Amino acid sequence: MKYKILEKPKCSDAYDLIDEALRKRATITLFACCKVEYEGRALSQLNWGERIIIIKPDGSFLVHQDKKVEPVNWQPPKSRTKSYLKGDRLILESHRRTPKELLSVEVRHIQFINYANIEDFEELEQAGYEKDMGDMIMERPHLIEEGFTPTAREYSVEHGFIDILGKDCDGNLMILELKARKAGTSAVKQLKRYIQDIKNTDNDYLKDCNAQKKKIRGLLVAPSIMNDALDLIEEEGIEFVSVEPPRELKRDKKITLDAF
Amino acid sequence: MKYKILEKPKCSDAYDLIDEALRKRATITLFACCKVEYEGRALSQLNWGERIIIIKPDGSFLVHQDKKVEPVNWQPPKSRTKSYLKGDRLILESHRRTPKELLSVEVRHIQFINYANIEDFEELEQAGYEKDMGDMIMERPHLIEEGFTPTAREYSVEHGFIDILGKDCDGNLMILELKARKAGTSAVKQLKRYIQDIKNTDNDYLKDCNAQKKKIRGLLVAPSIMNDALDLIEEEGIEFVSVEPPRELKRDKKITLDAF
DNA sequence: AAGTCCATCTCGTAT
DNA sequence: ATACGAGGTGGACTT
Repeated sequence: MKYKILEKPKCSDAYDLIDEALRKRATITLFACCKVEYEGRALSQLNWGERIIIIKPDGSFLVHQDKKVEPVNWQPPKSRTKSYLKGDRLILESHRRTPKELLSVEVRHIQFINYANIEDFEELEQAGYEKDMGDMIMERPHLIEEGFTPTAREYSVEHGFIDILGKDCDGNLMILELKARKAGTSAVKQLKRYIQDIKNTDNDYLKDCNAQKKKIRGLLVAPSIMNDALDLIEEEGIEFVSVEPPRELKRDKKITLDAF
Repeated sequence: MKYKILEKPKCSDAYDLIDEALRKRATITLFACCKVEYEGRALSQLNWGERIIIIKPDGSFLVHQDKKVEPVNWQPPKSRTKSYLKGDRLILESHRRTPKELLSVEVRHIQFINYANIEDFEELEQAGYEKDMGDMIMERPHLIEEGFTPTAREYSVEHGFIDILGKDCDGNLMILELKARKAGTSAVKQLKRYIQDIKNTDNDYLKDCNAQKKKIRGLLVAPSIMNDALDLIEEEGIEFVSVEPPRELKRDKKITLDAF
Protein backbone atom coordinates (compact mmCIF):
# COMPACT_ATOMS: atom_id res chain seq x y z
CA MET A 1 0.00 0.00 0.00
CA LYS A 2 1.41 3.38 -0.99
CA TYR A 3 -0.89 5.54 1.11
CA LYS A 4 -2.37 5.33 4.60
CA ILE A 5 -3.97 7.76 7.02
CA LEU A 6 -5.13 7.46 10.64
CA GLU A 7 -7.30 10.00 12.46
CA LYS A 8 -6.77 10.52 16.18
CA PRO A 9 -4.85 7.26 16.57
CA LYS A 10 -3.35 5.99 19.80
CA CYS A 11 0.41 6.51 19.96
CA SER A 12 0.96 2.78 19.66
CA ASP A 13 -0.97 2.65 16.38
CA ALA A 14 0.91 5.69 15.13
CA TYR A 15 4.15 3.94 16.05
CA ASP A 16 3.22 0.95 13.89
CA LEU A 17 2.37 3.22 10.98
CA ILE A 18 5.67 5.12 11.29
CA ASP A 19 7.60 1.88 11.45
CA GLU A 20 5.92 0.72 8.24
CA ALA A 21 6.45 4.09 6.55
CA LEU A 22 10.16 4.25 7.40
CA ARG A 23 10.68 0.75 5.99
CA LYS A 24 8.83 1.73 2.81
CA ARG A 25 10.80 4.98 2.54
CA ALA A 26 7.55 6.92 2.45
CA THR A 27 6.90 10.52 3.41
CA ILE A 28 5.23 10.92 6.81
CA THR A 29 3.03 13.86 7.76
CA LEU A 30 1.59 14.22 11.23
CA PHE A 31 -0.27 16.88 13.11
CA ALA A 32 0.24 16.41 16.83
CA CYS A 33 0.72 17.96 20.25
CA CYS A 34 4.41 17.63 20.96
CA LYS A 35 7.49 18.88 22.79
CA VAL A 36 10.77 19.36 20.90
CA GLU A 37 14.40 19.36 21.97
CA TYR A 38 17.44 19.96 19.81
CA GLU A 39 21.13 19.73 20.54
CA GLY A 40 23.94 20.10 18.05
CA ARG A 41 25.36 23.24 16.48
CA ALA A 42 23.18 25.09 18.99
CA LEU A 43 20.72 24.08 21.70
CA SER A 44 16.97 24.60 21.87
CA GLN A 45 13.76 23.48 23.45
CA LEU A 46 10.12 24.02 22.59
CA ASN A 47 7.38 23.21 25.07
CA TRP A 48 4.07 21.45 24.50
CA GLY A 49 2.00 22.67 21.57
CA GLU A 50 0.41 21.51 18.32
CA ARG A 51 2.70 21.32 15.29
CA ILE A 52 2.95 19.82 11.84
CA ILE A 53 5.75 17.30 11.46
CA ILE A 54 7.05 16.07 8.10
CA ILE A 55 9.57 13.25 7.72
CA LYS A 56 10.85 12.82 4.16
CA PRO A 57 12.42 9.71 2.60
CA ASP A 58 15.74 11.57 2.11
CA GLY A 59 16.01 11.89 5.92
CA SER A 60 14.83 15.50 6.19
CA PHE A 61 12.78 16.10 9.34
CA LEU A 62 10.66 19.25 9.73
CA VAL A 63 8.68 20.65 12.64
CA HIS A 64 6.42 23.55 11.63
CA GLN A 65 4.52 25.91 13.92
CA ASP A 66 1.51 27.84 12.57
CA LYS A 67 3.75 30.81 11.75
CA LYS A 68 6.71 31.54 9.48
CA VAL A 69 8.13 29.93 6.39
CA GLU A 70 11.01 28.34 8.27
CA PRO A 71 10.51 25.24 10.39
CA VAL A 72 10.92 25.85 14.12
CA ASN A 73 13.19 22.79 14.28
CA TRP A 74 14.53 20.47 11.61
CA GLN A 75 17.17 18.01 10.52
CA PRO A 76 18.79 18.02 7.07
CA PRO A 77 18.69 15.26 4.43
CA LYS A 78 20.59 12.05 5.29
CA SER A 79 19.63 12.29 8.96
CA ARG A 80 18.52 9.02 10.52
CA THR A 81 15.00 8.80 11.95
CA LYS A 82 14.12 6.49 14.82
CA SER A 83 10.84 6.11 16.67
CA TYR A 84 9.87 4.30 19.83
CA LEU A 85 7.19 4.22 22.50
CA LYS A 86 7.91 5.51 26.00
CA GLY A 87 4.92 4.72 28.20
CA ASP A 88 1.90 6.19 26.42
CA ARG A 89 4.06 8.68 24.52
CA LEU A 90 5.57 8.43 21.05
CA ILE A 91 9.17 9.55 20.65
CA LEU A 92 10.59 10.60 17.29
CA GLU A 93 14.34 11.10 17.04
CA SER A 94 16.42 12.30 14.12
CA HIS A 95 20.18 12.31 14.40
CA ARG A 96 23.19 12.89 12.20
CA ARG A 97 26.98 12.99 12.55
CA THR A 98 29.34 15.69 11.24
CA PRO A 99 28.15 17.76 12.88
CA LYS A 100 26.68 15.66 15.65
CA GLU A 101 23.08 16.75 16.02
CA LEU A 102 20.02 15.26 17.66
CA LEU A 103 16.41 16.34 17.31
CA SER A 104 13.99 14.70 19.70
CA VAL A 105 10.20 15.04 19.56
CA GLU A 106 7.92 13.74 22.30
CA VAL A 107 4.37 13.27 21.04
CA ARG A 108 1.42 13.37 23.45
CA HIS A 109 -1.65 13.46 21.24
CA ILE A 110 -2.06 12.94 17.49
CA GLN A 111 -4.80 14.59 15.38
CA PHE A 112 -3.83 12.66 12.27
CA ILE A 113 -0.90 10.81 10.78
CA ASN A 114 -0.34 9.91 7.16
CA TYR A 115 2.28 8.26 5.01
CA ALA A 116 2.60 8.13 1.26
CA ASN A 117 5.16 7.24 -1.38
CA ILE A 118 5.09 10.57 -3.12
CA GLU A 119 5.19 10.46 -6.91
CA ASP A 120 7.08 13.48 -8.11
CA PHE A 121 9.60 13.27 -10.94
CA GLU A 122 9.81 16.97 -11.68
CA GLU A 123 12.48 19.47 -10.79
CA LEU A 124 12.01 23.17 -10.35
CA GLU A 125 12.98 25.20 -13.38
CA GLN A 126 13.96 28.72 -12.55
CA ALA A 127 15.47 31.91 -13.90
CA GLY A 128 16.41 35.36 -12.75
CA TYR A 129 19.63 34.76 -10.86
CA GLU A 130 23.13 36.14 -10.79
CA LYS A 131 24.41 33.18 -12.78
CA ASP A 132 21.82 33.80 -15.51
CA MET A 133 22.92 37.43 -15.63
CA GLY A 134 26.55 36.36 -16.04
CA ASP A 135 25.66 33.92 -18.82
CA MET A 136 23.70 36.62 -20.62
CA ILE A 137 26.51 39.18 -20.38
CA MET A 138 29.12 36.68 -21.62
CA GLU A 139 26.87 35.94 -24.60
CA ARG A 140 25.86 39.53 -25.29
CA PRO A 141 28.62 41.80 -23.89
CA HIS A 142 27.21 44.88 -25.62
CA LEU A 143 24.56 44.93 -22.89
CA ILE A 144 27.31 46.46 -20.73
CA GLU A 145 28.54 48.84 -23.42
CA GLU A 146 29.51 48.88 -27.06
CA GLY A 147 32.94 47.33 -27.48
CA PHE A 148 33.07 45.50 -24.17
CA THR A 149 34.97 42.20 -24.41
CA PRO A 150 34.84 39.76 -21.49
CA THR A 151 38.12 37.93 -20.87
CA ALA A 152 37.48 35.92 -17.70
CA ARG A 153 34.67 34.64 -15.49
CA GLU A 154 34.95 34.05 -11.71
CA TYR A 155 38.49 35.42 -11.69
CA SER A 156 40.15 34.62 -8.38
CA VAL A 157 41.69 37.45 -6.34
CA GLU A 158 42.75 37.96 -2.71
CA HIS A 159 39.29 38.76 -1.34
CA GLY A 160 37.14 36.52 -3.52
CA PHE A 161 36.12 36.07 -7.13
CA ILE A 162 35.56 38.81 -9.70
CA ASP A 163 32.32 37.94 -11.51
CA ILE A 164 33.50 39.10 -14.95
CA LEU A 165 36.79 40.61 -16.08
CA GLY A 166 37.16 42.25 -19.50
CA LYS A 167 38.34 45.16 -21.64
CA ASP A 168 36.60 48.14 -23.16
CA CYS A 169 37.12 49.34 -26.75
CA ASP A 170 40.16 51.41 -25.64
CA GLY A 171 41.80 48.42 -23.95
CA ASN A 172 41.09 49.58 -20.39
CA LEU A 173 40.60 46.81 -17.84
CA MET A 174 37.00 46.38 -16.65
CA ILE A 175 36.02 44.72 -13.39
CA LEU A 176 32.34 43.74 -13.24
CA GLU A 177 30.48 42.94 -10.05
CA LEU A 178 27.04 41.44 -10.74
CA LYS A 179 24.00 41.56 -8.50
CA ALA A 180 20.69 40.00 -9.50
CA ARG A 181 18.86 42.20 -6.94
CA LYS A 182 19.02 45.86 -5.96
CA ALA A 183 22.63 46.65 -5.09
CA GLY A 184 23.52 48.12 -1.70
CA THR A 185 26.67 49.59 -0.17
CA SER A 186 28.05 46.11 0.53
CA ALA A 187 28.24 45.39 -3.22
CA VAL A 188 30.15 48.66 -3.77
CA LYS A 189 32.57 47.85 -0.96
CA GLN A 190 33.07 44.37 -2.38
CA LEU A 191 33.87 45.77 -5.83
CA LYS A 192 36.20 48.34 -4.28
CA ARG A 193 38.15 45.53 -2.59
CA TYR A 194 38.42 43.61 -5.87
CA ILE A 195 39.76 46.72 -7.65
CA GLN A 196 42.33 47.13 -4.90
CA ASP A 197 43.23 43.44 -5.18
CA ILE A 198 43.81 43.81 -8.91
CA LYS A 199 45.93 46.92 -8.37
CA ASN A 200 48.00 45.05 -5.78
CA THR A 201 48.53 42.07 -8.08
CA ASP A 202 52.09 41.81 -9.37
CA ASN A 203 51.28 40.82 -12.90
CA ASP A 204 52.96 41.43 -16.23
CA TYR A 205 49.70 42.24 -17.96
CA LEU A 206 49.01 44.98 -15.42
CA LYS A 207 52.50 46.42 -15.77
CA ASP A 208 51.86 46.57 -19.48
CA CYS A 209 48.59 48.37 -18.81
CA ASN A 210 50.39 50.91 -16.66
CA ALA A 211 53.04 51.41 -19.33
CA GLN A 212 50.28 52.10 -21.89
CA LYS A 213 48.41 54.33 -19.40
CA LYS A 214 45.35 52.11 -19.46
CA LYS A 215 42.79 52.61 -16.74
CA ILE A 216 41.07 50.16 -14.42
CA ARG A 217 37.29 50.62 -14.49
CA GLY A 218 35.01 49.18 -11.80
CA LEU A 219 31.43 48.49 -12.85
CA LEU A 220 28.55 47.55 -10.62
CA VAL A 221 25.99 45.70 -12.73
CA ALA A 222 22.52 45.31 -11.18
CA PRO A 223 18.87 45.98 -12.00
CA SER A 224 18.87 48.96 -9.62
CA ILE A 225 20.86 50.54 -6.81
CA MET A 226 20.14 51.92 -3.37
CA ASN A 227 20.61 55.65 -2.80
CA ASP A 228 23.47 55.34 -0.31
CA ALA A 229 25.24 52.94 -2.66
CA LEU A 230 24.83 55.46 -5.49
CA ASP A 231 26.48 58.14 -3.34
CA LEU A 232 29.30 55.73 -2.60
CA ILE A 233 30.05 54.79 -6.23
CA GLU A 234 30.27 58.47 -7.15
CA GLU A 235 32.85 59.00 -4.41
CA GLU A 236 34.81 55.96 -5.52
CA GLY A 237 34.72 56.62 -9.27
CA ILE A 238 32.89 53.37 -9.87
CA GLU A 239 30.30 53.10 -12.63
CA PHE A 240 26.81 51.69 -12.36
CA VAL A 241 25.18 49.83 -15.25
CA SER A 242 21.54 48.84 -15.00
CA VAL A 243 20.90 45.31 -16.25
CA GLU A 244 17.84 43.18 -15.47
CA PRO A 245 18.48 39.49 -14.79
CA PRO A 246 17.11 37.42 -17.68
CA ARG A 247 13.73 35.81 -17.12
CA GLU A 248 13.74 32.89 -19.48
CA LEU A 249 13.13 29.44 -18.10
CA LYS A 250 15.37 26.70 -19.47
CA ARG A 251 12.27 24.96 -20.84
CA ASP A 252 11.42 28.10 -22.81
CA LYS A 253 15.01 28.23 -24.06
CA LYS A 254 14.82 24.65 -25.25
CA ILE A 255 11.63 25.36 -27.12
CA THR A 256 13.28 28.36 -28.75
CA LEU A 257 16.29 26.27 -29.73
CA ASP A 258 14.11 23.45 -31.07
CA ALA A 259 12.30 25.96 -33.24
CA PHE A 260 15.46 26.47 -35.28
CA MET B 1 -15.38 23.21 14.54
CA LYS B 2 -11.64 23.60 14.97
CA TYR B 3 -10.59 20.56 12.96
CA LYS B 4 -11.71 18.89 9.75
CA ILE B 5 -10.22 16.39 7.32
CA LEU B 6 -11.33 15.04 3.95
CA GLU B 7 -9.83 12.02 2.18
CA LYS B 8 -9.68 11.99 -1.61
CA PRO B 9 -12.24 14.78 -1.94
CA LYS B 10 -13.43 16.28 -5.19
CA CYS B 11 -11.83 19.66 -5.89
CA SER B 12 -15.18 21.37 -5.32
CA ASP B 13 -15.43 19.89 -1.80
CA ALA B 14 -11.82 20.85 -1.12
CA TYR B 15 -12.63 24.36 -2.29
CA ASP B 16 -15.45 24.64 0.25
CA LEU B 17 -13.18 23.41 3.02
CA ILE B 18 -10.43 25.90 2.08
CA ASP B 19 -12.94 28.72 1.98
CA GLU B 20 -14.11 27.82 5.48
CA ALA B 21 -10.52 27.43 6.75
CA LEU B 22 -9.39 30.80 5.39
CA ARG B 23 -12.35 32.51 7.06
CA LYS B 24 -11.55 30.77 10.35
CA ARG B 25 -7.85 31.64 10.02
CA ALA B 26 -6.97 27.99 10.36
CA THR B 27 -3.88 26.15 9.15
CA ILE B 28 -4.47 24.12 5.98
CA THR B 29 -2.47 21.02 5.05
CA LEU B 30 -3.03 19.22 1.78
CA PHE B 31 -1.34 16.44 -0.10
CA ALA B 32 -2.12 16.71 -3.77
CA CYS B 33 -0.97 16.35 -7.36
CA CYS B 34 -0.27 19.87 -8.54
CA LYS B 35 1.60 22.20 -10.88
CA VAL B 36 3.28 25.33 -9.50
CA GLU B 37 4.24 28.67 -11.01
CA TYR B 38 6.02 31.55 -9.32
CA GLU B 39 6.81 35.02 -10.51
CA GLY B 40 8.31 37.80 -8.44
CA ARG B 41 11.91 38.32 -7.35
CA ALA B 42 12.69 35.41 -9.67
CA LEU B 43 10.67 33.16 -11.96
CA SER B 44 10.00 29.44 -11.73
CA GLN B 45 7.76 26.62 -12.80
CA LEU B 46 7.29 23.09 -11.53
CA ASN B 47 5.35 20.52 -13.51
CA TRP B 48 2.77 17.99 -12.33
CA GLY B 49 3.68 15.94 -9.30
CA GLU B 50 2.54 15.14 -5.77
CA ARG B 51 3.46 17.66 -3.06
CA ILE B 52 2.58 18.70 0.45
CA ILE B 53 1.09 22.17 0.70
CA ILE B 54 0.77 24.10 3.96
CA ILE B 55 -1.10 27.39 4.27
CA LYS B 56 -0.62 29.08 7.65
CA PRO B 57 -2.88 31.69 9.28
CA ASP B 58 -0.07 34.29 9.13
CA GLY B 59 -0.22 34.09 5.32
CA SER B 60 2.81 31.82 4.85
CA PHE B 61 2.35 29.40 1.96
CA LEU B 62 4.62 26.37 1.53
CA VAL B 63 4.97 23.76 -1.20
CA HIS B 64 7.17 20.81 -0.19
CA GLN B 65 8.52 18.06 -2.40
CA ASP B 66 9.64 14.74 -0.87
CA LYS B 67 13.22 16.04 -0.64
CA LYS B 68 15.11 18.79 1.13
CA VAL B 69 14.42 20.95 4.15
CA GLU B 70 13.52 24.00 2.07
CA PRO B 71 10.15 24.27 0.34
CA VAL B 72 10.36 24.10 -3.46
CA ASN B 73 8.11 27.15 -3.64
CA TRP B 74 6.70 29.44 -0.98
CA GLN B 75 5.33 32.83 -0.02
CA PRO B 76 6.27 34.68 3.18
CA PRO B 77 3.98 35.70 6.08
CA LYS B 78 1.39 38.41 5.28
CA SER B 79 0.84 37.07 1.79
CA ARG B 80 -2.81 36.89 0.71
CA THR B 81 -4.24 33.49 -0.21
CA LYS B 82 -7.09 33.10 -2.68
CA SER B 83 -8.66 29.95 -4.02
CA TYR B 84 -11.09 29.28 -6.83
CA LEU B 85 -12.33 26.53 -9.10
CA LYS B 86 -11.36 26.45 -12.78
CA GLY B 87 -13.28 23.66 -14.45
CA ASP B 88 -12.57 20.51 -12.46
CA ARG B 89 -9.30 21.98 -11.11
CA LEU B 90 -8.64 23.81 -7.87
CA ILE B 91 -6.44 26.92 -8.07
CA LEU B 92 -4.57 28.25 -5.05
CA GLU B 93 -2.95 31.65 -5.35
CA SER B 94 -0.80 33.52 -2.88
CA HIS B 95 0.28 37.05 -3.65
CA ARG B 96 2.00 39.94 -1.97
CA ARG B 97 3.12 43.45 -2.81
CA THR B 98 6.54 44.98 -2.08
CA PRO B 99 7.95 43.09 -3.75
CA LYS B 100 5.18 42.04 -6.10
CA GLU B 101 5.11 38.27 -6.08
CA LEU B 102 2.59 35.65 -7.13
CA LEU B 103 2.59 31.96 -6.40
CA SER B 104 0.01 29.94 -8.29
CA VAL B 105 -0.80 26.27 -7.68
CA GLU B 106 -3.08 24.27 -9.94
CA VAL B 107 -4.43 21.17 -8.17
CA ARG B 108 -5.53 18.12 -10.16
CA HIS B 109 -6.06 15.42 -7.58
CA ILE B 110 -6.17 15.55 -3.77
CA GLN B 111 -5.16 12.66 -1.48
CA PHE B 112 -6.26 14.49 1.64
CA ILE B 113 -6.95 17.98 2.90
CA ASN B 114 -7.12 19.13 6.48
CA TYR B 115 -7.60 22.34 8.40
CA ALA B 116 -7.12 23.04 12.09
CA ASN B 117 -6.88 26.00 14.42
CA ILE B 118 -3.51 25.07 15.83
CA GLU B 119 -3.07 25.56 19.56
CA ASP B 120 0.51 26.53 20.18
CA PHE B 121 1.45 29.23 22.65
CA GLU B 122 5.11 28.35 23.01
CA GLU B 123 8.17 29.99 21.53
CA LEU B 124 11.47 28.34 20.82
CA GLU B 125 14.05 28.88 23.54
CA GLN B 126 17.58 28.66 22.33
CA ALA B 127 21.19 29.21 23.25
CA GLY B 128 24.61 29.00 21.72
CA TYR B 129 24.74 32.14 19.60
CA GLU B 130 26.99 35.12 19.13
CA LYS B 131 24.72 37.30 21.26
CA ASP B 132 24.88 34.80 24.14
CA MET B 133 28.65 34.80 23.84
CA GLY B 134 28.70 38.60 24.07
CA ASP B 135 26.41 38.57 27.12
CA MET B 136 28.62 36.02 28.79
CA ILE B 137 31.83 37.94 28.12
CA MET B 138 30.32 41.21 29.37
CA GLU B 139 29.29 39.40 32.57
CA ARG B 140 32.49 37.44 33.03
CA PRO B 141 35.29 39.33 31.22
CA HIS B 142 38.02 37.18 32.81
CA LEU B 143 37.01 34.50 30.27
CA ILE B 144 39.03 36.57 27.78
CA GLU B 145 41.94 37.17 30.12
CA GLU B 146 42.64 38.25 33.69
CA GLY B 147 42.21 42.00 34.02
CA PHE B 148 40.14 42.52 30.85
CA THR B 149 37.56 45.30 31.24
CA PRO B 150 34.88 45.76 28.56
CA THR B 151 34.03 49.40 27.86
CA ALA B 152 31.60 49.23 24.93
CA ARG B 153 29.36 46.84 23.03
CA GLU B 154 28.44 47.11 19.33
CA TYR B 155 30.78 50.08 18.94
CA SER B 156 30.15 51.76 15.59
CA VAL B 157 33.06 52.28 13.19
CA GLU B 158 33.46 52.97 9.46
CA HIS B 159 33.07 49.36 8.30
CA GLY B 160 30.54 48.09 10.84
CA PHE B 161 30.23 47.43 14.55
CA ILE B 162 32.94 46.19 16.87
CA ASP B 163 31.39 43.42 18.99
CA ILE B 164 33.18 44.37 22.21
CA LEU B 165 35.68 47.12 22.95
CA GLY B 166 37.72 47.15 26.19
CA LYS B 167 41.04 47.51 27.96
CA ASP B 168 43.56 45.06 29.35
CA CYS B 169 45.22 45.38 32.77
CA ASP B 170 47.94 47.60 31.26
CA GLY B 171 45.42 49.98 29.72
CA ASN B 172 45.93 48.77 26.12
CA LEU B 173 42.88 49.02 23.88
CA MET B 174 41.30 45.66 23.02
CA ILE B 175 39.09 45.06 19.98
CA LEU B 176 37.09 41.82 20.19
CA GLU B 177 35.44 40.12 17.23
CA LEU B 178 33.12 37.31 18.33
CA LYS B 179 32.11 34.26 16.33
CA ALA B 180 29.79 31.59 17.72
CA ARG B 181 31.12 29.06 15.19
CA LYS B 182 34.53 28.12 13.82
CA ALA B 183 36.20 31.32 12.63
CA GLY B 184 37.46 31.59 9.05
CA THR B 185 39.63 34.09 7.18
CA SER B 186 36.66 36.39 6.67
CA ALA B 187 36.42 36.97 10.44
CA VAL B 188 40.12 37.85 10.57
CA LYS B 189 39.77 40.26 7.65
CA GLN B 190 36.74 41.85 9.32
CA LEU B 191 38.67 42.34 12.56
CA LYS B 192 41.63 43.75 10.62
CA ARG B 193 39.33 46.35 9.03
CA TYR B 194 37.94 47.32 12.44
CA ILE B 195 41.46 47.78 13.82
CA GLN B 196 42.29 49.99 10.85
CA ASP B 197 39.05 51.93 11.39
CA ILE B 198 39.98 52.55 15.03
CA LYS B 199 43.50 53.64 14.05
CA ASN B 200 42.03 56.05 11.49
CA THR B 201 39.62 57.53 14.02
CA ASP B 202 40.54 61.05 15.05
CA ASN B 203 39.77 60.73 18.72
CA ASP B 204 41.21 62.33 21.86
CA TYR B 205 41.23 59.05 23.71
CA LEU B 206 43.34 57.45 21.00
CA LYS B 207 45.76 60.40 20.95
CA ASP B 208 46.13 59.90 24.67
CA CYS B 209 46.84 56.21 24.08
CA ASN B 210 49.53 57.07 21.57
CA ALA B 211 51.07 59.58 23.99
CA GLN B 212 51.22 56.88 26.66
CA LYS B 213 52.50 54.31 24.13
CA LYS B 214 49.51 52.04 24.64
CA LYS B 215 48.90 49.32 22.08
CA ILE B 216 45.83 48.33 20.14
CA ARG B 217 45.19 44.59 20.46
CA GLY B 218 42.89 42.73 18.10
CA LEU B 219 41.32 39.54 19.48
CA LEU B 220 39.35 36.97 17.55
CA VAL B 221 37.08 35.16 20.00
CA ALA B 222 35.55 31.89 18.77
CA PRO B 223 35.26 28.24 19.81
CA SER B 224 37.83 27.25 17.17
CA ILE B 225 39.59 28.57 14.10
CA MET B 226 40.33 27.31 10.62
CA ASN B 227 43.96 26.65 9.68
CA ASP B 228 44.22 29.34 7.02
CA ALA B 229 42.69 31.86 9.44
CA LEU B 230 45.28 30.86 12.04
CA ASP B 231 48.08 31.54 9.56
CA LEU B 232 46.53 34.91 8.83
CA ILE B 233 46.22 36.06 12.45
CA GLU B 234 49.88 35.25 13.02
CA GLU B 235 50.84 37.43 10.05
CA GLU B 236 48.60 40.24 11.27
CA GLY B 237 49.62 40.15 14.92
CA ILE B 238 46.06 39.37 15.95
CA GLU B 239 45.37 37.12 18.93
CA PHE B 240 42.99 34.18 19.04
CA VAL B 241 41.08 33.32 22.20
CA SER B 242 39.07 30.11 22.33
CA VAL B 243 35.66 30.61 23.95
CA GLU B 244 32.71 28.25 23.61
CA PRO B 245 29.30 29.89 23.17
CA PRO B 246 27.24 29.37 26.34
CA ARG B 247 24.75 26.53 26.23
CA GLU B 248 22.26 27.62 28.81
CA LEU B 249 18.66 28.03 27.79
CA LYS B 250 16.98 31.16 29.10
CA ARG B 251 14.60 28.94 31.05
CA ASP B 252 17.58 27.37 32.79
CA LYS B 253 18.97 30.84 33.48
CA LYS B 254 15.71 31.94 35.06
CA ILE B 255 15.72 28.90 37.30
CA THR B 256 19.29 29.71 38.29
CA LEU B 257 18.37 33.30 39.04
CA ASP B 258 15.24 32.31 40.98
CA ALA B 259 17.38 30.00 43.12
CA PHE B 260 19.15 33.02 44.64
C1' DA C 1 34.76 15.86 4.20
C1' DA C 2 35.57 20.78 4.19
C1' DG C 3 35.43 25.44 2.09
C1' DT C 4 33.00 29.03 -0.76
C1' DC C 5 29.20 31.64 -2.26
C1' DC C 6 24.32 32.51 -3.80
C1' DA C 7 19.40 32.81 -2.20
C1' DT C 8 12.29 34.50 -4.19
C1' DC C 9 17.52 33.47 1.40
C1' DT C 10 14.29 34.24 6.19
C1' DC C 11 13.99 36.70 10.29
C1' DG C 12 14.93 39.92 13.88
C1' DT C 13 16.02 44.55 14.96
C1' DA C 14 17.13 49.32 14.59
C1' DT C 15 16.37 53.43 11.97
C1' DA D 1 8.90 51.01 5.05
C1' DT D 2 13.90 50.23 4.59
C1' DA D 3 18.50 48.84 5.78
C1' DC D 4 21.64 45.63 8.06
C1' DG D 5 23.48 41.33 9.81
C1' DA D 6 23.06 36.61 11.85
C1' DG D 7 21.74 31.91 10.94
C1' DG D 8 21.67 24.99 13.75
C1' DT D 9 21.37 29.45 7.66
C1' DG D 10 20.29 25.54 3.26
C1' DG D 11 22.00 23.96 -1.00
C1' DA D 12 25.00 23.69 -5.05
C1' DC D 13 29.61 23.37 -6.45
C1' DT D 14 34.72 22.89 -5.99
C1' DT D 15 38.74 21.05 -3.86
